[in-house]
Amino acid sequence: MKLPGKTVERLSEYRRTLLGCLGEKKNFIFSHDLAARLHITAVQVRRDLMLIGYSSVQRKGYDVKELIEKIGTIIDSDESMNVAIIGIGNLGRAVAGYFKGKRSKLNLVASFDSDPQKINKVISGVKCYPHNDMEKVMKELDIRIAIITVPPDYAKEIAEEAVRFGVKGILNFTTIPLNVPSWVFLEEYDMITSIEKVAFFVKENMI
Amino acid sequence: MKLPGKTVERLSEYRRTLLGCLGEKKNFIFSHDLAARLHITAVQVRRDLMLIGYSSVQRKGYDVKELIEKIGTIIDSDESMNVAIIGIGNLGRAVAGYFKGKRSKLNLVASFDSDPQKINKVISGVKCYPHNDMEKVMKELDIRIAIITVPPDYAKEIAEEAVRFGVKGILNFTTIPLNVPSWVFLEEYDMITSIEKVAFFVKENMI
DNA sequence: CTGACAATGTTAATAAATTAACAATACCTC
DNA sequence: GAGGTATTGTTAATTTATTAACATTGTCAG
Ligand SMILES: NC(=O)c1ccc[n+]([C@@H]2O[C@H](COP(=O)([O-])OP(=O)(O)OC[C@H]3O[C@@H](n4cnc5c(N)ncnc54)[C@H](O)[C@@H]3O)[C@@H](O)[C@H]2O)c1
Ligand SMILES: NC(=O)c1ccc[n+]([C@@H]2O[C@H](COP(=O)([O-])OP(=O)(O)OC[C@H]3O[C@@H](n4cnc5c(N)ncnc54)[C@H](O)[C@@H]3O)[C@@H](O)[C@H]2O)c1
Repeated sequence: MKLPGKTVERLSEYRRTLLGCLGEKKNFIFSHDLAARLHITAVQVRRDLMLIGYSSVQRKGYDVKELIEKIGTIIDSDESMNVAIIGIGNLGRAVAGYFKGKRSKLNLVASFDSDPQKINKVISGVKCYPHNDMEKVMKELDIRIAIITVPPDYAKEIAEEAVRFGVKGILNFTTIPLNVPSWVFLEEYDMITSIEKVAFFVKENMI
Repeated sequence: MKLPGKTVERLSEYRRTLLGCLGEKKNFIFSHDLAARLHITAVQVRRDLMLIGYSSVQRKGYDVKELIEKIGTIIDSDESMNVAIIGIGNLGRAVAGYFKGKRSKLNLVASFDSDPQKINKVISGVKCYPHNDMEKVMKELDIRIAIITVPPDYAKEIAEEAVRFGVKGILNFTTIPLNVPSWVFLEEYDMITSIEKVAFFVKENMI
């Protein structure tokens, strides 16, 4: 199914919100309610759901469980996909602890580090392998997605290795923009950008 | 100056990249070079710079130092702004360590936590104050921006407090979407969304 | 049973963001 | 110093994303 990247992001957010609803024992939700929780419009929600071909039970809103399922069939893959974190420092540990076990179709199965203090230990719930074994481990465990949280200077090299060893998608938290072949999906995020954006609009609002 | 949010984000990225150039002793850069480093087009770069009214030295490209300065005059505020992290757990520490001292106009001056083990200590370079003193400290230090990294259940409450105590911008790393008054700028980021997006496009590419 | 309603799904309109096109200009070569 | 070239700044065109409009449909009150 061909979907705009923005819609994919929102589908993920919808599911996250819907999972929250289940926790509240809320089994049906209206488009405007879901929208309000995410600071978007009801039309946006309905349009996105139209794109994935989901229909509600009329007049009761969307069946929360059913919609979670439906979103799953769209954005999850059939079999689960294996994920690794490269560089299990402060950020790597935070991500590992946060992500581990959250998504049934995405398994965080390994981390890699070059620090002898860390290798062969279980850190934040994930086994840490030595950087030198990346090729072997990545191939054996069939790792498809790499989350890169090494120091900036190593980022490029690590990304190249990961691609060579079979990774098809990279989430880069490093300051360094990476270059990858066109068939590898790359997503980059830098917190500084978010903070500076907030600062800019705070400044503007004050004027 | 009124700028699209997307442009503001890119300006931040331009500056980050340009700072990297200085490190490489590269004092002039062409639009297409800058663009390539960020995986965008040269036109995009030129258009953004047009919006902020920057002109290059013709035929030599942009003067790196000058452009860094110029971007600063646009996205930074005149006096520096104080920032606090609320919840100095795994993620909070990672952010603190990363951010501290990176931007001259944004000072990370405090963190807050409710854990007695943490309060009144310096963690990741930042003094940690007790959650109970938030009002006093936030007002005294004139904190304008809060980065929220507390456990999800506390996020709403913390955000309300922060707003009440004078915060004008929030960067929320929590899973919970927040509600704030219209005059508070809110930016939210959830890594799960990024990871799921990567997973989706990896899956699609494989089909 | 029926009419008013509330919420959806969808098409059409608008707005925002990106890309293309190109004239203008400084530089370099010869 | 003339001609070719590389790069910019900017307007116009295109594409993408969001919002508005509205017909449709099941529900419920009376
Ligand atoms: N901390 C943040 O909030 C934050 C935010 C955005 C970006 N970043 C970026 O993320 C990266 C990590 O940040 P951090 O705070 O976790 O740093 P960190 O120093 O705590 O962690 C880096 C880890 O990578 C390991 N490492 C170094 N070289 C390696 C290699 N060749 N192969 C495998 N592992 C290697 C180190 O041993 C260490 O464990 C940095 O590039 C930083 O700029 C951090
Ligand atoms: N770790 C990640 O990569 C990651 C990613 C995205 C989102 N998040 C979210 O960020 C938040 C923090 O994640 P974490 O891994 O750092 O968790 P953590 O448990 O390590 O840290 C939470 C910190 O908040 C403190 N705290 C609790 N209640 C508080 C209160 N009322 N006032 C002030 N401080 C309080 C705790 O003492 C602790 O130090 C969570 O909401 C998590 O869902 C984490």
